[in-house]
Amino acid sequence: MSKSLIELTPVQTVACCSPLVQEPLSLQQAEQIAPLLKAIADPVRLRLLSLVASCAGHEACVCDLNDAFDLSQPTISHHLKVLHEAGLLDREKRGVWVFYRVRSEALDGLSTLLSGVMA
Amino acid sequence: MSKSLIELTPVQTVACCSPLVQEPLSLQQAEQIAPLLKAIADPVRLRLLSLVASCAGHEACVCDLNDAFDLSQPTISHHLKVLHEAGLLDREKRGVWVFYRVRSEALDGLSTLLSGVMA
DNA sequence: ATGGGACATCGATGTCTGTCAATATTGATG
DNA sequence: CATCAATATTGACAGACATCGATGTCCCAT
Repeated sequence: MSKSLIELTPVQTVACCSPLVQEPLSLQQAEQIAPLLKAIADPVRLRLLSLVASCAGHEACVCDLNDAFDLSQPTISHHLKVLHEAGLLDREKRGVWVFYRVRSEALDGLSTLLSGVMA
Repeated sequence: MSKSLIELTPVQTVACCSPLVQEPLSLQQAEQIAPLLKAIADPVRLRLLSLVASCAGHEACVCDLNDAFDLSQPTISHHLKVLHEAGLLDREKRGVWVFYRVRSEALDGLSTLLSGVMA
């Protein structure tokens, strides 16, 4: 953590953070990273993310995702939007369909942040 | 993930999960793990956790934690309780003071869960 | 152009959550 | 025992959030 936090997205912030066990987070860092964690701190979004992540190319079409849940289409759309706006999923329209792809950097950043002493 | 989910705590569940990119989470897994993520998905709790984690022995006294925030004592107490009940912090009373210690297994489990393809 | 299918947005609603002031509890000390 | 200091609990309240039905938008096929 040397660069200024100004203008950094949450994903960029988390990408340059040391693991929690090494150095306490600043107020600004914490406020940037928390939304990212909040995005995955929901059972539906966790499953959405893991579903997309385990598809070929780490991407999936919304229609397939809808079918995997017992929730209304607007609700799934809402959760996908949350994941997208957090920077965890990329969004791409192909004809009538919309595909979401996992942004691995974001996931890796969070993973490193939480990695412990054993690492 | 071979053992039954019955009787497993969230921390135990997360400890035996493959990374998100390898296998989609089941409904039950997601519902067990989400509370753990929810616990750290708050700027105050993130800072609390990182503060405790970066102390000697990965433990800290509540009195020191209170001083580090511009929040009321009950609020800090509340957040520590959330982290404790999620299984992320151990609690130990020593005389008048209470110490919280990081449960590294929990953090490591989450880290593995989020670890990506690059890992 | 028109109709239909895929997805997003909107508005409403019930629930959850972060915060505080007040109060309770617990343990050390005089 | 009385008191004080450290921490937890309670109750209240405002703001955030998950969900849904209804509706809007975009794109393709006929």
